[in-house]
Amino acid sequence: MDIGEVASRSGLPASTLRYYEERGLIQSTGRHGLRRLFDKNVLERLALIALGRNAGFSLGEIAAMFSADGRPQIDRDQLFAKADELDKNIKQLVAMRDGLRHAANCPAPSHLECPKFQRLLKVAMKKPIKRRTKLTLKTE
Amino acid sequence: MDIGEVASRSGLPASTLRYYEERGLIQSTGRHGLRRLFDKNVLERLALIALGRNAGFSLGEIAAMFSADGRPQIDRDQLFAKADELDKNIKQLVAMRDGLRHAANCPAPSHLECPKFQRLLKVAMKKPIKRRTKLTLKTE
DNA sequence: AGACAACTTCAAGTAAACTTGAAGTCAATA
DNA sequence: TATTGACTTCAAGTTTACTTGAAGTTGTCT
Repeated sequence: MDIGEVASRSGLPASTLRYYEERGLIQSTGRHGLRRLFDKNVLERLALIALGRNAGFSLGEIAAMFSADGRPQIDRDQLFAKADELDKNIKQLVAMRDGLRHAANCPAPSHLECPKFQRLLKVAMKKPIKRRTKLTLKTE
Repeated sequence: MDIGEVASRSGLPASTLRYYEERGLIQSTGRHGLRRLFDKNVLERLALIALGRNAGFSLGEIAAMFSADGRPQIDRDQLFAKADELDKNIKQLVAMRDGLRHAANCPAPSHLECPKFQRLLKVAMKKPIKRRTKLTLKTE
């Protein structure tokens, strides 16, 4: 497969694939002239990367996971740790979601007057701050 | 309160508070000489901002929520929409968490051989890609 | 009064994860 | 064979949310 095919199959732009290769996250199996050739298992690898990203790993962390040999050899403790981290995150998000739903329904004149909302605020402030930014996806 | 007090009470560095003011997220109530003075309700506001951040809103979105009058007048539809969005996110994270736990326990030689893991991969690839980066917190 | 810690502004720097642009190469099609 | 569209590299730009540094000001304590 050439990069275009990987791109269309994975949904990732070619530039991202090149970038991932540069970062050591994927590798091309050779070249046809100048052009990279990819084995089809790169798609599985990309899925794995997507998984990692979704779980909150940085590209660096992900790269470290399967750097040595090539196939993912993630250490179990790290997985457990990440799972626990995710768990906390989930609890937070659930509180947040419920809070938002409540706020949307709450008859209090300002959300600030609502005790439930106030409790939510306390939770929010306690949290370790995580940055989350969104990709702006262009539909041009 | 001067900025130092807001900083220590909120846990946010003064630079962040200035930045938030510049972005219109908070406002100082006046100056004592050069120095900003903050009303203590700024803390509540900061909690609200933290809440928004945790819920995945960008600073711009948050600013828009209470730009008009000053007090948070978030439209209910937006809240519901965000709650739903969060909900999807949560489901995803739950799947991820379970997948990670499973992977950590799975006896399969490579996670890739494990059907559960493979299912997880499929989920991961379907997801809208969100960028999440972490604050590097310095413990100097 | 004088020192000093804490404030001020403003410009520039940082990190992550990509994207974009320019300039060039090339395999396949007409 | 000439064109073309898809690829190539490399450097530089983008976004978000801040942080850092320099240079200057000032309230407060002694």
